[in-house]
Amino acid sequence: MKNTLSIKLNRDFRRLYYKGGCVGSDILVVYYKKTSLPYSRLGITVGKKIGGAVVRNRVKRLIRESYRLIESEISFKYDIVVVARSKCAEADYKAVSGSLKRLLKKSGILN
RNA sequence: UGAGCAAGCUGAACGGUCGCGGGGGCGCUAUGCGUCAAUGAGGAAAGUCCGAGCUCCACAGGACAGGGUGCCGGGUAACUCCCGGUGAAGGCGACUUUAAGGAAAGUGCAACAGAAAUAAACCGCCAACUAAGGUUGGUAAGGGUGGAAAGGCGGUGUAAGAGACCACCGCUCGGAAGGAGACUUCCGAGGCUCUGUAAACCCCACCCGGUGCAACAUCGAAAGGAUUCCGCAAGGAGGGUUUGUCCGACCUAUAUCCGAAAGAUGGCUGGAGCCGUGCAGAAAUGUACGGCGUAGAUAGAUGACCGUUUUAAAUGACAGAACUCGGCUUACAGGCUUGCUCAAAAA
RNA sequence: GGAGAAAUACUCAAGUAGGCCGAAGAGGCGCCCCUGCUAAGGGCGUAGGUCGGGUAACCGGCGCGAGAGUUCGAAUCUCUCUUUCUCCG
Repeated sequence: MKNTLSIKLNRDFRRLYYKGGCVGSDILVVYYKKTSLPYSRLGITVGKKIGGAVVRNRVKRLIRESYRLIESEISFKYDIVVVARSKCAEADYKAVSGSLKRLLKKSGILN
């Protein structure tokens, strides 16, 4: 599967918040759960508190790019939701990418 | 040189590697996959404050209610917009601002203060009477209150005063000239009778039907619901649809209609379009010719890394299309151009 | 994306045909009664934010989301902006 599939339904997000594992840093929070589907899925949540449409779009793109580059290293199939915290508005690509990689290692998704 | 005013433009460019959206070409085992070269957020995309297109409701009709606009002329599809002018206010000036009709059509309101607020005598001034205290009358020049005090200022006049009278200014009316008009200028007359507020009700003139692409149409369509009464019929009652209300209009018996959540397709981008040149016009703008093809997503596509150039700075201000246009308003790092004003200095 | 509503003290709020309005009322707060003590209950009462002045009592200015405007005067009328909430498939 070439393209990254995204989580779209509200009930999928709710299930992850309720049942999934959770790790966090000062700019990101990651919820994750193993899935029976034959592929991994990514959901991104950027709340309105973080900024206007321009800032939110930028944060989403940074997270998506970071995930794209490390997606192939994930061995099992997971549902992953990345939530941006308010400090993320000022973060650059390196901070987001490093933070995401550390969190995925911490949760055991990434070796 | 300094300070400032006005108008307008701009809001980095190019290349490489990986990646994304929709469309196109080509290939293949063809509702898919691969590949190729293009293309892919703004001046405000924002706020949703106006005006339209377009959609459905009747082809958008009538009355009332409600709302909007408000000096004049022009522009525009239209406008609460734009351009030019008039008046008023502010600034030494360039220039800026201006919801700018009517207060002798009517109603309301004007707290407190003050003697008195649309109507006048508290103090004062003057006269008469009185032994005096004071009483009666005249008077709006002076005092004080107030946002506003009975046209202003100077003189004549008078017991003291007063448009009572006079000059100038203001106001109203009439006439003449100029102008397309708002209005301006001049002349004459009149009486100072007439406070403010219409972003209070209101009057006058003009305009506005509702609904907003989450509209709407088509496909699909479960549970369930509707299709009433009188009459042979015409029609009537009742019910339903449309608007804030009423009228009016339309629908109302055998197979059609309605129908939650969730979904697919269309609507969805070629349009009052953009660029250049000429012509008309004082300008907004109009018009002729030539050229261009310039996002269309549906949880929502532009990112990461590197290099080069321009630059004071490129790690970049405000900021992300959601049916589409025309405006307005608000936010904004800076940079550039043009015209003009004041001050100082020099000539 | 579109349509609409609201903002007043620490909280909930009344006040909107402009003027004795800076704030009614309630919660809250303080004091008293009741009790051995507390809670509950009852009674009474004040100030309210901020800036300045004053030893203090108190006095003055600005404050009804923010900024302009109309008016002699604005919580109230008009415009612009901010924030919050609701509805529309």
